[in-house]
Amino acid sequence: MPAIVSRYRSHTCGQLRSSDQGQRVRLSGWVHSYRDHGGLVFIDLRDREGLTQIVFDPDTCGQAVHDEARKLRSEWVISIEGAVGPRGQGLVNPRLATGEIEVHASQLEILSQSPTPPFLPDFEVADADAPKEERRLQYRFLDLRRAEMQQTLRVRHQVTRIMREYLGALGFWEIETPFLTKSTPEGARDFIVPSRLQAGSFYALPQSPQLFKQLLMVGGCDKYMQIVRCFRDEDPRADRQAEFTQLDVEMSFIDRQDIIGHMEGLLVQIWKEVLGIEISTPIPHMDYDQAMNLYGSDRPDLRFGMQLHDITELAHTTDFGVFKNAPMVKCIVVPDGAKMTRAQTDALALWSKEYGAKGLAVTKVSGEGFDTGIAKFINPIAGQIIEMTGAKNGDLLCFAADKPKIVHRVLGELRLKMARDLQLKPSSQFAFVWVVNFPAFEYDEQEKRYSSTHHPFTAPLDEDLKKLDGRDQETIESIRSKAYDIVCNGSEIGGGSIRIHRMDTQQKVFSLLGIDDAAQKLKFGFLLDALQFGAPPHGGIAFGLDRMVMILRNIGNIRDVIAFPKTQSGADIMCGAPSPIDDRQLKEANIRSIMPVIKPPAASE
RNA sequence: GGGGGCGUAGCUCAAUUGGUUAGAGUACCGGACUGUCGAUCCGGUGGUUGCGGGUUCGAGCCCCGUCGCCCUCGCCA
Repeated sequence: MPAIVSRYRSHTCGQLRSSDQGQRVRLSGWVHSYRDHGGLVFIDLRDREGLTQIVFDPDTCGQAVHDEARKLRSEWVISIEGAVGPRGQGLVNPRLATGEIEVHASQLEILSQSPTPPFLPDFEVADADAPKEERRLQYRFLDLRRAEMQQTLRVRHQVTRIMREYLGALGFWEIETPFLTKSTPEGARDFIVPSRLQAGSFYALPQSPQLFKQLLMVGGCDKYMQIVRCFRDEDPRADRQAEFTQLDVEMSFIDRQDIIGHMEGLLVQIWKEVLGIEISTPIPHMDYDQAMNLYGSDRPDLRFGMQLHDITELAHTTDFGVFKNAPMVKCIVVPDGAKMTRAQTDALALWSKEYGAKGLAVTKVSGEGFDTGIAKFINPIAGQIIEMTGAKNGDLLCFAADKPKIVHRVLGELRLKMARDLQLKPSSQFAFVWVVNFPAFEYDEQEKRYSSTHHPFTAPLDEDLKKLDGRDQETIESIRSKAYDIVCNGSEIGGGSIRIHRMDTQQKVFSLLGIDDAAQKLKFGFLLDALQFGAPPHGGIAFGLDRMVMILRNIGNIRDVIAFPKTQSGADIMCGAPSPIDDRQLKEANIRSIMPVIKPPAASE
């Protein structure tokens, strides 16, 4: 990208080529590195676009400028003027885009000096000697200077630009929705904001603009999009941050397939422009049931096999108590896993307990039968299992026997872990799948009530609508919804649904969720009102921008795709947020802290 | 809230069973050097071992507490 020409520069540090030889240019940027030969001084000058080698030769720039150049240090900001020249024979640097040329400086202006920085922005996160993340977060402005971070921010910008262009061309309007809004009773924990003007009342930051975008449809806006921050006050994870960004989309007078088709087009465009990769369409669909049965997950990673095999019936024919009495028995085949040691398989069993398993049964395929582990209990069905699973000599079989929920969870996670360990996940491959026909409701054992699998505004499939009047658990759990998730490489990068646009249906769903008439009126009165006054059929989707960029850049840590992320305790260790506020601010907000001691902020300096 | 890992020079790490003056690479400072691009060569500075207690003749190492970071379970409609 060319420079915006100003008094500071005629070109960027990534721009000049051998065709520019002879030109007088002015470049500005940071001193990336310096090599002082006494007579000659070489500076690699860096800006967003790249590196250019600057040469200070006393014969060209004069003794005074040369003396100044010898004082330059890492990360000083300078501006130079000079002539573009060829590099001599054998002096071309093929690792630099500008490596065929160098600029022979005639002038030097020091714009900013810097003390020795805590680290130099010349590493990659994967380097063995890369600074700790904590340090990078503390000096984020230095970390952002690294080529790797700049490339990620560039991709992130590219993605949002494509989203706006693509959807804009289809007639979507970008409309903002409030950040100071009403606490939502369902879902994640809200971030809350005290009201100064209404003492004792609080706003909540939106977990998503869900209701507002539906109201925009009722408001006749027809096609809405927004790239918007969402807030959920839950513990972060490697792929989760308390504040994150969604591409939020909603359309009127459409059905599921309309949304899926248009959003596929958007994904195709993004992958094409950012990576030069053609996603093959149509992206396959998979029923939720099938995903759970074959992959133990509602976001299956389809880059590799290792599917779950249901051997419940066979298992019930054995005398092995663990199998005989379990509601479900399934297994996966770990290719070439028989070489794992007893200690390793024992470690797997221990690991599986994290996911609720009582244990993990294993055995190794040896010739026509099984060897070690639970072999002696199940050798009578060995032939059938081998036939059913296609297991080969030298493979490891891992079994889970429990309630379906736990069996799927444990084997689903084990499948991913084995693929990681065996490096079966090619990072250059992208396996997309739409997961559809989710159950609308699930019974929450702890709360003793139903909750929405997606959210309470998701429409049930038409053929399941009448089941909303059902009372028994089996009927209610068999209701499927018009929800859909887009999954890529085992990561849910988007999800949406066709919404309920009829007040009576919405009321039935609320009632089923245990929200009585009074509570409905109090919490969702405005939505029911809106549905009453002429709501068009509508539906939409939201994409997780952070996760999409993670996949596009093959980055495993969400903090590395966010310019200013927070730590696992929700802190910004650069600026020291969150921090205590003084009594006057508390009083103005009409709140009082119950914390006796206020610890000092963790800010640097 | 639970489980696990980590915290030593500016940065990345090492330090035997608890034992002399806590080392290395890199960065930094000074010097030499006109074709380097991980420059090279010579010399040098640099430590509250996260913090607070305890045990011991003696603690980077052991014990208790505490703070911070990472992974993970719970949580995330």
